[in-house]
Amino acid sequence: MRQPVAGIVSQVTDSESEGRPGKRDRLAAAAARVLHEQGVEKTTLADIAKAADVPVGNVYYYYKTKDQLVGAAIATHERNMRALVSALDRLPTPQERLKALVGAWVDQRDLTSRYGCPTGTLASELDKRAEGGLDRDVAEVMGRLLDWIERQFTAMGRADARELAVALLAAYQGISLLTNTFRDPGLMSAEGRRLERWIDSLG
Amino acid sequence: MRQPVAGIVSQVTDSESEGRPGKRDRLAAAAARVLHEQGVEKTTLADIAKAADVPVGNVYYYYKTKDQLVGAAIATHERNMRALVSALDRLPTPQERLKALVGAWVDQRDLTSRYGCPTGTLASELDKRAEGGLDRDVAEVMGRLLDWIERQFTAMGRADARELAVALLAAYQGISLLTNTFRDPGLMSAEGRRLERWIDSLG
DNA sequence: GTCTATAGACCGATAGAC
DNA sequence: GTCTATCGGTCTATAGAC
Repeated sequence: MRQPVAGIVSQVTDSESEGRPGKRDRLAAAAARVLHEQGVEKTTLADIAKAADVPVGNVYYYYKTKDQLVGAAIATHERNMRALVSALDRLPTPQERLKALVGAWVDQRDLTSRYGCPTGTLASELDKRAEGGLDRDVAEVMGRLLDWIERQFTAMGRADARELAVALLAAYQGISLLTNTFRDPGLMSAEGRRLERWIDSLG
Repeated sequence: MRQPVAGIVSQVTDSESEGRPGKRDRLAAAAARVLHEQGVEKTTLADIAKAADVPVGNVYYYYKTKDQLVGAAIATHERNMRALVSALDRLPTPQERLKALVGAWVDQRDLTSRYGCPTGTLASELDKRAEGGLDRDVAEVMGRLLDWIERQFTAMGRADARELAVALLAAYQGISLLTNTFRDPGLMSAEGRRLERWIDSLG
């Protein structure tokens, strides 16, 4: 894999022993949130600095470029996804794991309705920001989730596991976009129920 | 509906009696293409002017703001969609019409792999460009296609036509995003075949 | 109607004091 | 390590000659 994200992910966090997290972590968290809400191109370094409560000029002490801040945001999303998948892995059957994944998506419907899927909108935007190769990093995060979904379908004895995994992730990304475009969280709820029935029917 | 797009759509085109289209049309066509390829925020007026072979400063004679140029691009996509739907309406059965729609999506897989779905990426980007209300205009274009799909499922006798229409359009938007993220047109082809089987199974 | 030149605003990044 | 002040570049939009 490319190094930037891995490097950031494995980096020691700077949370302080007492009080709120250190500035580096605050900047990464603020970047993840604000970039999702406003989009990469419309977000200025001042926006992120303000959200993190860090002086503008100080940002450059922690992240040399805007792209590095975007990388930190991607790493944050990757950590969130790893945590989710770890929790799901504790469920006994692949059907339950997949339906719990769908449930997690539905639980996020209000945020998705306002700003879209965090990973999906990033992937879409970074594709148009060719330099820096950050789009490859998001693709890898998505690929990891895709592989995990495929493993569940394989455990269900499906020979077409990859195709089904692509279909499930696409269904989520697509309904996220429609939920966002029409600002209707109900679309995500209805599609979630449909996907759960679909998963059961494949058992 | 909001007026900007409708106004532009119903506007008389300025194609000249001989030679290539007038500058206004060239700018609209260039905007649709370049905004799709580079994204709204990364595209400058100079980019569009260059692609349309119109001097930069002259752009403002035809479109007063960048948002109006984006509106012209949306109107272009709407015209394309209307033309596609009109062609599909000539097919005898709703199943054939829906499968032909899927076929049209698959035919565009190389462009989608490079830049994503033209309407979907616009919707995603304009959602983060709150001022101007252009996001509502794209939502309306998408809503129009959604209504047409729903009508096909209704003609097939499905009581859950709306839900199925949302699922089909979401499947397309999602596979477009994955096709773009992984730069693999094959994903679109495989999902297209799956969707055609799905449509047949609902008959 | 067409085009050049530039105003005015904003942003990413840096220099350097403390 | 922290912060201010600012530079250089870019972009939208306008003024005004032709």
